Formats: sequence, structure tokens, C-alpha cells
Amino acid sequence: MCQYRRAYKRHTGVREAQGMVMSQYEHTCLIRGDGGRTIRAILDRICNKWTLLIVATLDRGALRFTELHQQIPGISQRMLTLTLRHLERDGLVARTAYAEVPPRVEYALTPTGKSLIPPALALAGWAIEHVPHIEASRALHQNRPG
Amino acid sequence: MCQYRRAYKRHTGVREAQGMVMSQYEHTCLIRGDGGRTIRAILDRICNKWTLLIVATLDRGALRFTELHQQIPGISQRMLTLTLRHLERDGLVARTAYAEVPPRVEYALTPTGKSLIPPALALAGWAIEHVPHIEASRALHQNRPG
DNA sequence: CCGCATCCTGGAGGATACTG
DNA sequence: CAGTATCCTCCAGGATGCGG
Repeated sequence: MCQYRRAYKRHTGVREAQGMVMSQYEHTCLIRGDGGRTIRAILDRICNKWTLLIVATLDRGALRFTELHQQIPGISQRMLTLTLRHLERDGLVARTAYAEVPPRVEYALTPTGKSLIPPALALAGWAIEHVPHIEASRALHQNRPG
Repeated sequence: MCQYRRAYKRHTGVREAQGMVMSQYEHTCLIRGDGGRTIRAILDRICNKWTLLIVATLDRGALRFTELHQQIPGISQRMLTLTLRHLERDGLVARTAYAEVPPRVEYALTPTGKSLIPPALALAGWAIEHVPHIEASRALHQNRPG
């Protein structure tokens, strides 16, 4: 984050010396930087149907495959497996297989995975505050299709 | 958010009177609540390819259609129009058409739209901090496909 | 300048059945 | 228990062309 802020300020060339707080204008560069590559990189990871749900569920502690399957209503085995594989590959979830009979596999968040929780909660908070208003607006616009 | 916190605490039945800070366990209920319907509602809105980019661009001030098109590299006219219509319907963006020749149309964020910026920045910050680590992990797992 | 209509493609994700 | 394999559907989103 800091590197990006510095890079941007170098680009614009001023203001650093004045000790100004970053303006909103500068802040949104975090989103718009690289033509959106940075924000897209994270959206690509979490914007599927299940990732955030799995991460939030694992935040309570390690869980086995079946426990996850039960605690996340509506997910198919296929998508649970797939999403867990992606999360594992990205280093957000650690998979531990115990050589037992019957087999036991536990999934747990890595520190990186845990670090995703706060921004996700920020988003969830925003949703809870504003989604009702959004759906009201949406309902209105259905009535006036022009 | 507060309603949901209260609702959850009512559900679990305790702790309110003890003045305890919400635990992480309780927090993630914001994400997992409704079997993920709440978080899904917002992901459905912002997790397309362009929404956040448009919102972040408009945060600097109202812009005309063509200006947006230029400032968001890679977006097609179709997707710009579509996404703007969605944002307008959801009450995140206000569209103002001036009856001039040639036509002039300006798009600006509504207060609701502006309120999306902070959580989006939280996410962007997370991305900038962790995406390098994620991509390193991803590269590793390519080498050991097992 | 601002956009809508149309056609087309890739990939996310569901359903179902099978396996070590 | 913890997956894999296969098939299928749906739609986001790109390309292109026309219209007020």
C-alpha cells in the first residue's frame, strides 16, 4: 500500500512535503491504479459465489470437509472442493490430511486468509446498511422503465 | 449493521448486558448470515468487471459518458452503458441529461455511491498488501501439481 | 455525443454418478 | 469420509453495426 502511495505521489510530483493527508482523490488511485488490475486481482479471487462464505466459516476454527459442507447451505461438493483448492493454491487456506481410516482432512485459514476477514466485514457492513436502500431504488426503477 | 448485531445477539440470547466487545466469531455472522444472502447481495452488485472501477473514477467528480469511456481503459461502450444503468437503478449513480445539441450527459455518485468507497478501499488495501504473497503461493503450487 | 440491438463465446457453477 | 469425473445450462461480457 505504502509503495503505491509513494509511487503515485512521485507521479504527481507534489504535496508530500506539505504533510497533507491523502485526499479522497488520491485514495481512489488504489482502486484505479493499473487500470484496475490490482482491484481486479482481488475481485477475481473473492467474487465467486462461495469464497467469502468459506473464509468466514473457517474463521471460527479449522473444519473438516463434511463439516464445511454442512455449515454452508446450498454449496455442492464440486464447488466446495474447487473453491478450497483455489484458496489453498492462493495460500489463504491450509489443508491438512491425516493418514487415518476413515480419512480425515482439516481446512484452516492461514494468516493471509484471516487478514481477509476485516475488509470483508467492511463490505458486509456496507451491504447491511445500504442494500435495503438499494433494493428500494431498484423497485422504484422497475415502475418507471423509461 | 446494528440491527443485525442486535438480531444475532437476540438469537444467541446473552452477553449484551455484560458489555462485551463482539468477538470475531460473532462478527463473521455478518458474512455468513442468511446463508450468505447478504454478502451475496452486495457481491452481485460490485463483483462484475467494471462497477468498482466506475465508482472509483466518479469519486473524483461528475463525468460525461465519453470522459468515463476514456478514463477506464479497456471498457467497451456496451459494458459502460450497462454498468451505468445498473448503478443508476441501484441508486449509486445519478444520471443527468442536458437537453442540448449535441447531447450532454453527466454521471455522478449519489451519497450511497460515495459510501461504497471506504469499504472498497479497505479491499484495495488488502489486495495491495497481500496479492504479491498470493501470487507467490500460486506460482509455488504450479510447480508441485500434486 | 450517447447509446441501443444483435450475435457470439468462455467459463462459472449446478446435477448426478462413481471411487479410494 | 473426502473427494473426482462428466455433462449441461446460463449469462457476463466482447465485437460490431445502427440510430436519435
